[in-house]
Amino acid sequence: MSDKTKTLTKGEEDVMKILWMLGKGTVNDILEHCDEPKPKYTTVATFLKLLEDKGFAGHTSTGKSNMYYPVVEQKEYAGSVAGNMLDSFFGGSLVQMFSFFSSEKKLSSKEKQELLKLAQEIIDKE
Amino acid sequence: MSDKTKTLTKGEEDVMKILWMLGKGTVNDILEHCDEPKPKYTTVATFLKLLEDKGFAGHTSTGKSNMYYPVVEQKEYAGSVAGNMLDSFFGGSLVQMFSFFSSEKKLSSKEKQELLKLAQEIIDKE
DNA sequence: AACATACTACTAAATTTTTAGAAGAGAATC
DNA sequence: GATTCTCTTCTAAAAATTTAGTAGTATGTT
Repeated sequence: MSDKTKTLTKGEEDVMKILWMLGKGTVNDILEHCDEPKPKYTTVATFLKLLEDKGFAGHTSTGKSNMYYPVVEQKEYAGSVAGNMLDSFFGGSLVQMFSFFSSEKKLSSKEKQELLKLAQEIIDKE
Repeated sequence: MSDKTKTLTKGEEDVMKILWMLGKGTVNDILEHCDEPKPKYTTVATFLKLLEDKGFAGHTSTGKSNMYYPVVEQKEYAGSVAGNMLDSFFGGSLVQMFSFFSSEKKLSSKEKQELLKLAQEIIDKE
């Protein structure tokens, strides 16, 4: 049942992130949002092809150009990536990971409040 | 000041994880802990060389064989990897990430308690 | 010391990933 | 409707990563 979400290479992931951000887009739409130095049009097109092959994206060819869209949700992929990291580096323990981050990053007092509220909610939703 | 920790490739990371786990070890020590199908001795040796080049590992050549050890701490690397993920997928918001994980993973009531305690500590440490 | 064994360093082949050119198809312009 | 422009698809070159062979050196053994 657990989704064996395929992993993406760095390049594929970069393009996919833009697609997630835009919700949908043509090759040119995605190209616009690429960091400098911008890749060539065909490079982006290739990555979209690879993403389709891997089942991460799809497209409709409405009129002139292809409109690409995400098939795998960003949340699903994030969950997979984050889950791997959780297992690899924090022995699968959320509390351990939270603890690590809390000491690493400085939290604003607003964030602290939100965090406490969140913790309460988790407890209450028993 | 922010540590520009170089990133590791998948293969390098696999070897590095074993080195972190062992604390130190020879090529053979690491080889023993590799997953099946085990790579060749020289493959592991190459990765250790690459890790040294990147500044992640070092070695002393005491007597017969080289003894390798981590130079970069696992926590440091984990922080870097996790920080990237945090920015990429959760807009840099810890609360958002915590929230995501809490709903994804089922937490035992013990974990929930620990989490609440952690949140309290974070708040208190003002 | 001569021989066998184990390890390292160097080199390069195999594979994967990234990049992009070229050919052709469809739309827009003149 | 011919020409030009844009886009897609196919193909392959370039670069990065992974894998491992070979040669040489050090260690241990008899």
